[in-house]
Amino acid sequence: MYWQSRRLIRSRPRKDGPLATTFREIKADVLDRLTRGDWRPGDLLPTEVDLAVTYDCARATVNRALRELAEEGYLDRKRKSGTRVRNAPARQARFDIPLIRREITALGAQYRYALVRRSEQLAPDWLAARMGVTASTPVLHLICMHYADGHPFQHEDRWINLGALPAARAALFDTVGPNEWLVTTIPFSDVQIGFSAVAADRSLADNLGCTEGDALFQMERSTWFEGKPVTYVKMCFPRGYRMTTRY
Amino acid sequence: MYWQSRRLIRSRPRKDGPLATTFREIKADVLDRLTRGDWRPGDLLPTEVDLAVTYDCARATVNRALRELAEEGYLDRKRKSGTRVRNAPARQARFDIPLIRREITALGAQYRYALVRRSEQLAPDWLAARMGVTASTPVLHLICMHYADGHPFQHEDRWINLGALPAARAALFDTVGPNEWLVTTIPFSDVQIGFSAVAADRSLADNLGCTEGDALFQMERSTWFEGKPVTYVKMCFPRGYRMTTRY
DNA sequence: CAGTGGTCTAGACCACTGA
DNA sequence: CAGTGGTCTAGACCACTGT
Repeated sequence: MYWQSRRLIRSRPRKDGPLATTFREIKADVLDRLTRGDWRPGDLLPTEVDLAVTYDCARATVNRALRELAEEGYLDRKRKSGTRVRNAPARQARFDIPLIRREITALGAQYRYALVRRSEQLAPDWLAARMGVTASTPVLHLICMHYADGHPFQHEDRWINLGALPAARAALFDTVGPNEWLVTTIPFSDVQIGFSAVAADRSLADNLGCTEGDALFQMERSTWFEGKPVTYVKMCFPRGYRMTTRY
Repeated sequence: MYWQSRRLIRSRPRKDGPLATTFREIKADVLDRLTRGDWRPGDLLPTEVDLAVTYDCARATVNRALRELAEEGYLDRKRKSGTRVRNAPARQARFDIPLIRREITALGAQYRYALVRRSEQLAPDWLAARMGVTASTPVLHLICMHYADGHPFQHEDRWINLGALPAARAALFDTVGPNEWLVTTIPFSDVQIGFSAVAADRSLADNLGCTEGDALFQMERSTWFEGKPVTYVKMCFPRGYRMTTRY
């Protein structure tokens, strides 16, 4: 049959040499050459066709390897010009943003949630500006705490746009955190995340059990669904919290 | 010819309906169903073969769409079990980590670098522990400042393992920052990044022009090459600095 | 052991884009 | 306009893993 002959036509069996044949092996080999300095920043790599010959594989296989390396920030690819080694590693780091409950239980600690305050009001100016709504929009303001083995782990200061999500009015948030309620209630299409440092104010210090002015790690998140702002949240962590990743 | 007949065999021309045919269209359509709630968390999606029929395309095309959605954290794929909608979005955020010079010039500001201090010494215990070397390892300790239009933008506290990189001894670092020197000198194979908040000490406050105890955003980075620790750096930013991303 | 995803192949056409 | 990457296809075999 046709396809069988294609197989049999293969010029050289795989095990003959140290040649890479899977896209993972090609990725590893290319990365190796990059780290060993065979190919230096700015250098032009051989074309996909050439590499396919070198590695004795299909062009699609080379393509996948190079495409992923480009996605990971090692290479720059352009039609017609070819594939170059990135000269200024505009590298990217990926951070996993887990559910707080999961993060705590993954540490082997007991998770506890508490609602500190709940109030309905009109969006203050800064929030209206940040969310892109008018100041007369009704919002739900929640202050929550998350504990790990009884120790404060995260202070959550959340605002929910009742104009976009009136159902939140009926939710009590006394036993389930707003985040968990939100992810099971509505999907979201656009998220913006920010990391920064803030000084603890009176309320933060009280809730987190630290002193006023302490440096706290803060994560902010704004969420939209179908163009409408849904929620904005500031999450603060006690001293010593560190968000890490490796690549 | 064979391949032509394959083309001609196609049961239905592409423009006949609203069917998605490229992997991007399939991704968009699946995402749409996810956000619209057609497929809810935990639900099992049709198999690749079924979807290929639905979308009237090759299975490889469906595969790429679903594979990327899984990489992006929307789906969970397992052989034999099939593809499910992730119930707890363990979403990930990607941050670009640019060269400081580039970050500043991209803001349209003037970049200036200054070496504050340079000393050679033996690795202190905490550094030895963090890098995984013995305390008798010689290291180069550098304190540098990066300015944007004359304003402090980043304080860099860097340690270079002279055992792994003796060439650093000869580098002056008086006009070129250690990061730029490093990326052009040696490649790296493994990087660990961490974000946290710290209180400014005397020296940090002096250099950054803030007051002692101020909350500062800090990024740490450890780098290895071929298993050997190369460098560890703490970068601190003035108040108000925020690292953001969206997805 | 059977079903589902994971990957490879040979070949084709398309879409940019630099010269 | 021609070269290079981007993508699709039909088909095959492989590798897990639940039953």
